[in-house]
Amino acid sequence: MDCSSWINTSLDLNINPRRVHEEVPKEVESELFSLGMTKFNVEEESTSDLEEELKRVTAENKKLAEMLSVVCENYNTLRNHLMECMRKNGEKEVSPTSKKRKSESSNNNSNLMGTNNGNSESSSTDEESCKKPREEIIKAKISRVYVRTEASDTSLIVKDGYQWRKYGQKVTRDNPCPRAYFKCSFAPSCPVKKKVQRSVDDQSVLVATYEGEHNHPQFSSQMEATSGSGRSVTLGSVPCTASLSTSTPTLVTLDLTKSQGSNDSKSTKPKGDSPKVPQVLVEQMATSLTTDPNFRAALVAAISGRLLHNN
DNA sequence: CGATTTTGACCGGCGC
DNA sequence: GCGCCGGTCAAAATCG
Repeated sequence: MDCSSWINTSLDLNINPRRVHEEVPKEVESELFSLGMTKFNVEEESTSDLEEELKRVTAENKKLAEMLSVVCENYNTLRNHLMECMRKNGEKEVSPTSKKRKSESSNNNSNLMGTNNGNSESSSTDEESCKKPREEIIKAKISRVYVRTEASDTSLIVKDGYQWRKYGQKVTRDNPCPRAYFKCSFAPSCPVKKKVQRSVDDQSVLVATYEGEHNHPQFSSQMEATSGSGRSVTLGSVPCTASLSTSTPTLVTLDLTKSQGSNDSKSTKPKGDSPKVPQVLVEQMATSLTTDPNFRAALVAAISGRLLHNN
């Protein structure tokens, strides 16, 4: 599952200057001017014009509120769909791991009973335990983590608080991007492995597949940043979602990159934990708006339209 | 100089 | 049995 189904918070603003001018809400307009822009000749408008404007703005406000509720509804629908897809994906992922070599799987079986991995936040469901032999359940401790990275970041490193040693890289058939193989630095005492590969659909997304569970505590982020050669520290990754592919696809936010300047607390909040979306959604929309070129164009059009109108 | 990464070779499972 | 393919090994290269 890629992240292409992320909610699109673009409001599809009309950038026609004339129309934009007609529909720019008062509060938006005042905000524009509070950003350092000068308002011309406002006082010259008649009272009736202002009343008319007020009505229009009220209607517009109502319309926007309706749009917001629709967006929230779509968000919930998409989110449910995403979780459903992840669940299906997880079921598909389980079977290939049974191909693992016997020696390795026996090794895993003896070691995987340790403490829980921070990313493997849940265990197999009762339903699965009815369907599958015990051995497969143990092997199924596989979690998949999606991490969005900077487009320019070409490293296959997912910073997750543990220290990893790369032992191989391979170009696979289904994806032109190479897949990197990592073992936990505590191997062989810690049997955890991970595979990292860029998503086929969105190459800015790294897909990290974890196998097994760590039987030792997690490194602190500071320790990780200073330990070893320092080459294993990722700077470009930003939070995304993680799911345990073998059971309930609980969504988790990887809060791994607080060092990133633009990555403040609002963007690291869990996206899927609460069904009460608005707070997160509004923040998402705000981010989307401030980065959306369409919005900027609409802004420019609105300003120029207002100036033309006043002239 | 030790730890880590790179990369080609090798291994084993699977489909035909 | 053979070839393909994903995964792993291990020698060489690189880094601090």
